[in-house]
Amino acid sequence: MPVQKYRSLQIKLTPQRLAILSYLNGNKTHPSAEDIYKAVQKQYPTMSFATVYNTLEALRDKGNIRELKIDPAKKRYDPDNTPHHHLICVKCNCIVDIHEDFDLNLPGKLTRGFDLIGKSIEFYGICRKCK
Amino acid sequence: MPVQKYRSLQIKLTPQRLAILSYLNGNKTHPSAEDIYKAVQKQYPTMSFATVYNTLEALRDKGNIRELKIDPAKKRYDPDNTPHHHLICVKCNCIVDIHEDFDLNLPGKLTRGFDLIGKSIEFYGICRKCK
DNA sequence: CTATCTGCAAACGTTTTGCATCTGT
DNA sequence: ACAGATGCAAAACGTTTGCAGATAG
Repeated sequence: MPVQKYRSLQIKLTPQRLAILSYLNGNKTHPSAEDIYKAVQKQYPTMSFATVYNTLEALRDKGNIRELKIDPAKKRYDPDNTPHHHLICVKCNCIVDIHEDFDLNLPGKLTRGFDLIGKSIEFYGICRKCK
Repeated sequence: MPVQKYRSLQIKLTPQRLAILSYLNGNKTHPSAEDIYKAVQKQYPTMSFATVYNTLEALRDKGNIRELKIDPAKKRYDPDNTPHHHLICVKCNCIVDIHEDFDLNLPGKLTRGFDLIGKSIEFYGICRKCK
């Protein structure tokens, strides 16, 4: 287990957290808290949701994962830090990453006094399975 | 009350629904179900959340309002039917409309077999009040 | 007249919290 | 040693549901 890799996160590395990090590492499925809980529970049957949420919150605050607001029923998490967008199926809610830079800028006169931080583009459609 | 205006919705126009429609009409605040409930409750103190949700669902299905997935804590509703995007404050979650057409297209080779339906762009920042 | 809507309360799924115990650093 | 994490259960929160009675069309 590449513990070193996670030292930079500056959070206590417990076995449960390492299991969560390992599950998230390279994961392209945009899992919910429950997905993560179920996966890690196989290895640590006494795991609690509190620990999952606690860890996800810490990782989010450290900028290590992104909290997606795409699914109205539950939060989903994206461990891919590189800038990218999403293509979402309106039927099954599956999410596919779009790694493409769209060179899109909000004209200065439309910023309404906001300090801009970033942008996010979602494309909606029906996936191959659902049609 | 311009009842005629709403006949095209093809839903039963009860007094409660007219109050909701009147609250939504021209509303730029992107209210939550609770915001709507509180507002209409002043006029109809016996109103229930079931009626609010029931009406919002009907309006959404008729294409009259959009359900926003911007706020992870609760659904918010947008009565503006014209195509537009949003600028969101990451601190107070306030939402401002951006009426600008960005001429953005997903290249065919990136559609991953999806039938495309639409797109949505969110800009994030900190609003004037919050800085 | 009757299909649909209302209001209430109970149920639901997700997320948060309090707290005693434990553990990484 | 101690700040901070864990596990458990209970609570909170927004939303949905079942149903009896009311009402728009």
